[in-house]
Amino acid sequence: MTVMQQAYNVYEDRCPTRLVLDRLADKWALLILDRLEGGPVRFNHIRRDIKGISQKVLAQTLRKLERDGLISRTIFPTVPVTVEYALMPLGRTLTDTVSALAHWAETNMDAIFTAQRAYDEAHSV
Amino acid sequence: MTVMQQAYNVYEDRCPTRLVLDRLADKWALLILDRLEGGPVRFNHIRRDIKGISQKVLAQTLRKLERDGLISRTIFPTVPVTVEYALMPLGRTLTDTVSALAHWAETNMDAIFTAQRAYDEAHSV
DNA sequence: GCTAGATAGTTTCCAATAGATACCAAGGAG
DNA sequence: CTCCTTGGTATCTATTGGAAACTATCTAGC
Repeated sequence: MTVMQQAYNVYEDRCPTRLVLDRLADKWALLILDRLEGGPVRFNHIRRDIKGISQKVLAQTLRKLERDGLISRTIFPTVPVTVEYALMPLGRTLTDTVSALAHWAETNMDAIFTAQRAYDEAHSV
Repeated sequence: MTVMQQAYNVYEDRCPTRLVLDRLADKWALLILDRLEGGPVRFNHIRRDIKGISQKVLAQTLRKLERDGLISRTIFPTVPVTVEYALMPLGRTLTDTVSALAHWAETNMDAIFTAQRAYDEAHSV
């Protein structure tokens, strides 16, 4: 089923679906959602697991996902303070699709790299 | 099936799957792939359909998708010249997942906007 | 002939974003 | 007293994104 057959047209500017898709189409958000699938995780734990993400971007992305109601943020008054992030029911309905995208990437990366080499060779000469 | 159970770990920096996921996690790329599902489309046709995309970003994104082997670019020596973009078989294997993401966005956007209002109210006071 | 319009881009400039790094407060361990 | 942890924020710079103008080629209209 394509999007055009729906009540909303995702190709339209100002389409609310676009606002949601813009948010979802973010590599860090997808990786974080996938990482949370196994259960609640702390801030620095995510930071250490997802190599290459900066503290600033991790904090920003977690805030956005929390605002969207996809994940929850729970503070435990330990010393030092512990903050746990977990998937909300709404976020859980998304993880199948996110995993499917990650799985597609892994399955097809060799074909993509082959295509890239062919393209570069054809366009360098 | 989570990514962690695969041979590659998508959370690792330098993981080839991450390179592919980074490319896919782009709102314009996803919209273009979805738009091409119905058959070949010309440059300016895509530009007019996908409201808000600039010529520069459309050209860049199409080039990347072509380099990845997801879409084809065919030039017809008409006057003025016609350039048609179409899904390659590799790109076609991806459209189900892309459509699923767009469909999820549309189904759940009301829940997300409700969550956003609740978050903003709780954090503005 | 001159101008307008279509094709598919490239170029230029500025604003917004991403990344790296440093810093903060509150303690516990040594 | 100093270093380590927690979960961030502040600052600065590099990269990217978006808006607009410019390119080239040919057709149609006046």
